[in-house]
Formats: sequence, C-alpha cells, structure tokens
Amino acid sequence: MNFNIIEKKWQKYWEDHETFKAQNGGEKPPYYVLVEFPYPSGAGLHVGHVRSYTAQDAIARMKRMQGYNVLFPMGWDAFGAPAEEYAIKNHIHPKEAVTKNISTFKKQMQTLGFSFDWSREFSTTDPEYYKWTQWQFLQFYKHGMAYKATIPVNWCPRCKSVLSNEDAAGGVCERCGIQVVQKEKSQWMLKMASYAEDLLEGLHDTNFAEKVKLGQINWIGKSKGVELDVDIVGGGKFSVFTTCIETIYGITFFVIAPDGKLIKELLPRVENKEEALQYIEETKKKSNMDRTELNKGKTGCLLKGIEAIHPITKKHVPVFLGDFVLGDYGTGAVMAVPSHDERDFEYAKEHHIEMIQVIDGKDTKDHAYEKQDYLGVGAKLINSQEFTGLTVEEAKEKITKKLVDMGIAREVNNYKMRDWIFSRQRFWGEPIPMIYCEKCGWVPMDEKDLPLLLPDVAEYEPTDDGESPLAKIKDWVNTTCPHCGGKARRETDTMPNWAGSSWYFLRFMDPHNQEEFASMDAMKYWGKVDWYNGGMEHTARHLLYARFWVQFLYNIGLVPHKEMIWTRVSHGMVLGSNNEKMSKSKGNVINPDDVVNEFSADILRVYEMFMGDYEQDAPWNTDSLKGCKRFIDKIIRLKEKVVEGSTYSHDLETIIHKTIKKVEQDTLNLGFNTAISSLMILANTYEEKETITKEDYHVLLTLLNPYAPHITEELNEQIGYSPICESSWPKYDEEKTIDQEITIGVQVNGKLRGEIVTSKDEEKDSILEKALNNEKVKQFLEGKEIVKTIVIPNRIVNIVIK
RNA sequence: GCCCAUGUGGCGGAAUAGGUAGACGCACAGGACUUAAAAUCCUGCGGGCUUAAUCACCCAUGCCGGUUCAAGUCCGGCCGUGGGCACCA
Repeated sequence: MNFNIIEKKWQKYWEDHETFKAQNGGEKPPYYVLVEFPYPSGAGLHVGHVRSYTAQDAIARMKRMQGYNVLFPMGWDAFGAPAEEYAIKNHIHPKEAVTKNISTFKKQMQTLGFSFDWSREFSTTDPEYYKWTQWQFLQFYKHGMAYKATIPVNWCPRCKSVLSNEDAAGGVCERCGIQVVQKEKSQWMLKMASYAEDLLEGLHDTNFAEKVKLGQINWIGKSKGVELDVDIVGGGKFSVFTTCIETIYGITFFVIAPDGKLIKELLPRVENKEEALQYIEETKKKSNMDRTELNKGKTGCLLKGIEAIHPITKKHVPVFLGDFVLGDYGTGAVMAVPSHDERDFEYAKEHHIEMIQVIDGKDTKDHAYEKQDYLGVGAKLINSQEFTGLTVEEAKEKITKKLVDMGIAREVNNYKMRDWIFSRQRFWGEPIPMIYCEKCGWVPMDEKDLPLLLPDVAEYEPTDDGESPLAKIKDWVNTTCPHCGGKARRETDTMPNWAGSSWYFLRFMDPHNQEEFASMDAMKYWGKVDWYNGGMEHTARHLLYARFWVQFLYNIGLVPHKEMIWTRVSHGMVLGSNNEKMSKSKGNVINPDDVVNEFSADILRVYEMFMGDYEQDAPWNTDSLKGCKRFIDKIIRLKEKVVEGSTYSHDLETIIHKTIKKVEQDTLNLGFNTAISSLMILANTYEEKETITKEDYHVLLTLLNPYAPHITEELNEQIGYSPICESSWPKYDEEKTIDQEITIGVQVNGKLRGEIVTSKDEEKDSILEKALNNEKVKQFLEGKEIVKTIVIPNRIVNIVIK
C-alpha cells in the first residue's frame, strides 16, 4: 500500500469538494476551533506544530461529523524581527522571505492533511489585513487609549529595538537572550494598565485551563493595600503604598525611588543635593537587571533637609533614596518597617537606622518577621498604642479605618502590569498611522487613507542611533498634516508583532470584508472561540494582549463579547530523543517531512497523539513511532476479515459502544493518547476473531478517522462505504457500554485475595455469598471472626476479620 | 525567596467519584514461520522469597506520618526535578 498516493488522493478529494469550507450561517450549530497561527520561519514546520495541529484537527473533524458547522482556520503571523533578520542576512526583502516561507509551511500542512479552511487564509503582513490593525490603533488613539511618552524603556543593543516589559521579562531580550539596558525614548503606549481589573474579572467568563488563568493573574499582579499620605516637616507631603498598614507603628524611615517623579519635586529642598544627584545618576546607569542582581546590600542616600512626620505618632523620621524602590510601581515611595520587611531590615542595618518591632511572636534581631509568616497565625501587635494586643488581621482593618477617617489614607489596588509599550524601531512591522506636525502635534491619519503601506526600500537594517530604518526614507517620512495641511512627518516606528495577532481570530470570522475588520453579524454568529490551543509561553503576552485588545473593542461597541475566547488549552513540547529541547546545535531536530516520507502522514499524526499526555512535554522516540506503524498496518490487515453485514457483530457490541464513548470523550478532554489506546484495544479484539462485519470495520475506521484521516477514508471506500468526512459520527448507547458480567476483586482486610464473577448490578447479598464461598477467600476466613463486610456492586468486596 | 507543575516498571505512559496499580505501546528475552533477513504470529516481562517448575506468600506508585474497611488518588510534614516570577512595598 502506497501511503503517499493515498494521502494525495484524499487531500485532493477534500480540496475539490471543499469539504472543510465553513459557511457563515446555516442550520448547523457553529463551532470555532482555533490553533495559534504560526510565525512562518525559514526552518519550516516543527514536529511540535504537528502535535497541536493534529490535536485540534481531530477535534474539528469529529465535531464536523457530529453535525457542527466547524470553523478551523489557518493563517500567518509574519511580521516581526526574525523575518527581518533573515532578510538582512540573506539580502532579500522580508516580503519575499515571508512569501517563500509561507508557501513551505502551507505545503507541509497540506501534506499532513489538516482540515483547515484555506479559503480564509491571510497573513498579518497583507495590506488588506494590516489596514485594519492600523485602523484599530487609530481607535485606541481616538479613545484616549494610545499616547506618546518619553520613558525609560527596555532597549536591546543587539536587536537595536525597544522591547515591551513582556518581551524583556527577567531583564533579558526574549529573542536574543542578551541583557537589555534602559534608555529614555519617546514611545507609543497603550493604556493596558487601566484594564488590569477588567482583565482579571474577565477570566471568570472564560474556561481557560487553571494554569493559564494563574499565569495571567500573576502577571497582572494585583495587590490590595493602603495609600498613605505623609507630611514633610516644613510643609508639603508625599504618599506611600503599603499592603501592611498594621505595621505603621514600626515605621522608622521612608525610602523614595531615585528614578521617580517625587525626588524631582523634592530636590530643591534637599541640602545634600550633589550627593543625591550623584546617586540618581548611578541608578540610571544600572539596568533593571543589575538592580536585582547586585542585591548585595541596600545602597542609598539620606536626604538631608527632608524629614517626614509619622502620620500617627508625629515623630520625625528620616527620608532616604534607595534603588530598591521602583519609580513606576505604587507611588514610588515606601514606608520602611525594618522589623517586618526583610528589605527594609537590610537597608536599616546598612544605614544604622533604629527598628521597632510591632508584631509579637518572633525574634527580629537577625531577620525581619515578615507578613507571609505572621499572617493567619494569630500574631498580635505590640508597641502600637491602642492597637496593641489586637491580631494583625483586626489591626489591619482598624488602623485602615482610623487613617481613612483622618482623611490621610485610601484603600487602593496596585498592579504590576504596566502600559503596553507599542513602538518598535524596526522596518518589518505595521507602520503606526500617526503624523507629527509642528503646529498641530500628533495627528492621526485619515481613516480613509489606510492602509499606510510599508515603502519598498533597499535598506532595512536597523540603525545604531535607535531610529527606525523608515526614518531614512525621506519621501515616505515627509508628508502633509491631515489637520492643517502644513509640512509634517510620519511616525517612523512600527508596531510590535503582537499587534497583528491580537485580533486575527476575529478576522477569520469574516476574512474578506472590505468595509470592516469583521462584521458584527459574523462575530455574533460564530461567537466566542470554542477551543484555542497555544503555548504556555504566550500566556503572559499574546493571550493577555489579545484579551486587552478585544475588551477595548467591546467597550467601543465593535465586538459582541467582552471575552472572545472561551476555552484555552496548551500543549507540551515535543523534545528531542535525548529529552532536550530540539535545536539545530544539539542535532536532535526531527523534520516532519522526513517522517511523512519514510512512514506516512497518518502514522506521524497517530504517533504524536499517542506519545504521551498532551499537556506534558514528551521526548521523540522513533521506536515508538514504529509501533504506531504496526497499529496502522494492523488496521489495514483487518480488512481481510471483513464479511457482509450491516450491523455490529453481537459479541462486539459492548466493546464497540464503549470505544465510541471513550474516543468521543477523550478527544474533547485532551486524552488523545487514551483515545488511540482504546482504538488499539478494539483492533486487537477484532483481530482475535475469524471475521468481522463491514459495519464493525466501518465504525473502527470512523473513530480513527479524526486522527488518521487518509488511510481510514481509503479503507472505508474499499469496503464500499461513502466517505467518512461526509458521514456522521457513530452514536453509542449508554446501556450497551456496560458489561453484563463483571469480574470484581474480593479483599480480606484490604488485601486482594480472590476474584468473583458477578452480573451487572447484582444484589449485595448475592455478591457477598459468592465472595464468602470463593475457595481462596475461604482459606483466609477460616477460624476468624467476620467483623464487617463492604460490598460495592460492580466494584469490590472487602471482608474485615479479626 | 514566592507561585505553578511534576515524581508510578528498563522506557513513553494508563488508572471517572478512594475500590483488583502497571491499561495501551515501546524495548528486551524465548519460540514459530523463512535457506536467510524483514514482516507477522505465540509466550514471558515491577522487585523479593520459595520451587524441579508451579501454587502460594511478602514488598512496591519520591520519603515520613495520618484519615479510611480500602490510599497512586484525601490530609499534614519533608525531599528531588522542571518551569515561571523575582527588591512589586
């Protein structure tokens, strides 16, 4: 049997018959299966792609047979630095590289038989697509959600570009892995931080996997606390944010961020201005990474002439600069309680500041007694005036109330998540459709002039001065102001590659719409994405950006739901056979094309589904792949046993109904490996028989079809059935999934001593009688007193003796 | 340090609500078929102890405890591995 020819044959059949084309509308209920569209790299499709695409393909194929109108689209996320770097290295235009890569990817996907609706294909780099990305940016701008700000940003010296906080997690460039540095630049920003609470709340309206939800919750990083005003001796005041207001009596100093706004205001009053300025300069030089890595001691600088007044005791306490306080979190200033915060403790030691323990229960000579240790254990306050003796929980509440009543504090929430830095100094991205006019300032382009096309140029290398390569293209940059008609310049930064992927799933619902990014009708028809599969690494980035983007569109009335993604799941990686991540340098890369050539697409698909728990990483194992070939060969051989018959063989009925149920449920619960295993069991059962009916064979082929679509269609055709892709999914009868005879274990004092055969739902008394009469069990009961018997029909018998 | 995940044979991994641990597959060993190989088929395959071989028994889901008639599964405490975050007040 030539797998190659068969696979081509059926791929052509599907194409000719437009089998997988989804219609917007109709009788059938809609079902949207989505898998992250890939970045079409030069390396081609990875076996890891095959794993998740096959999984979603199996769901899509099964759902179609179950009578759903399934949307299973595919496209290309093709903007971004890798394409640009590839292009620079090979001296071709990124557009050409992308076109070539897309065609390779598409061919590979088609070879594997994924049931994508190719009529909806697009790339984020298509002007007809990025026109709408730009249009949506203008909506952000027009609703006050996009602004330009000069801020210290993460700058990657190698990529020569600004990175978002999400892209620079851990202080290193996400792509090239080198340390990022801080640089002041004027950037477009999207006000994502203002959506922090909505993004948290919205998670309740999703069915994301728990770990995905947690990933987002952690990234958003909400803390509840109190913002407290602190007066300065001689007038003026500042605020601090704290989550531990119960320690207020332990304040012995305050620390403010050297990179924050506050110090700029206070500086004129600082007596040791020179020293302070020097410290600020030093801080600026350190990147975020250094600041955390140094971690050696707590550097800082006392601000002479600035003394704070303790809000309750009215004592005067010193104020310091310290780089462990971040300028862009909270208020950029903290109240320091060295007895109850390790950082404050270290700082106090370093700078010889007094400490006051205010929570009893642990010695604070060597270390602070921190909140994670004193909360929830009934710890009580000391040295805290009228609050002494209260538990920390009571004190938290009462102190807050007192301060709020005094009018010097507010309960607030703070979030780690910041606004989205939306500018990149790169060529290969969506141009930001903004124009700068000396007279009018930043002016948005007229919507009817979109798309703002990327110019065709010869030079797209990034520049050392931190400007986008677009800045060099004078006739593109120079334009007229849409407002006053005067001379103006275009924004030369481009969007991050997360922009295009933030709304592509909406476009798939209505991909050829010329008037809108997608019609409200189409989006209402399809509703939320039913299944969205993607990598865990996108949890804090793509998925968060996409949700933010959708929530914004919802708030301005352009999408029907605040959350457009219902279930989000993620797959484990396919590792090399040495259990390490596949990489060229390790020489453990498996190319799916080779596997298809040597085995077949179906075998590769079945293997990747069978290789292990879908959500866990799994190493590649060629031997195991051969086992899957044996399974497919067995399926083929079974055809020789087929005889006429339009019903299931009587003795196979139970196992067939059981298998239908199992495959159906497992396929929808990410249990792909156990679905395949139950099909193996069914095939093994068939093999033991002399003959099987056509119907027996047909049902096996149908159940296997979502996983191995080509060979099953071929065999099914050979026994004279019409194509599986046009048939319906078999139904199981719950009654028939249950064995009439069940063998159960008999335990004596919890240890298995024998087995008995019972009929389904047999009476307890009758089961017990059988158990007591079991020869082996009898031996253990001899001369003993039966204290208790437990009989669970269909499951177990346990006899307790003394 | 904090958060998450995870720990079951030689290996990948099974085990709805606690109910016969090791499904299914791989590898390995022995055998059949073959001139031979491949393919296929049959048998065995956690450890220990016994035995001529069986039968039987004992131990076993990272470690230590607990709850229960019964624990891979529930609870408490440790240890290991992988990942994420990390001076976030």
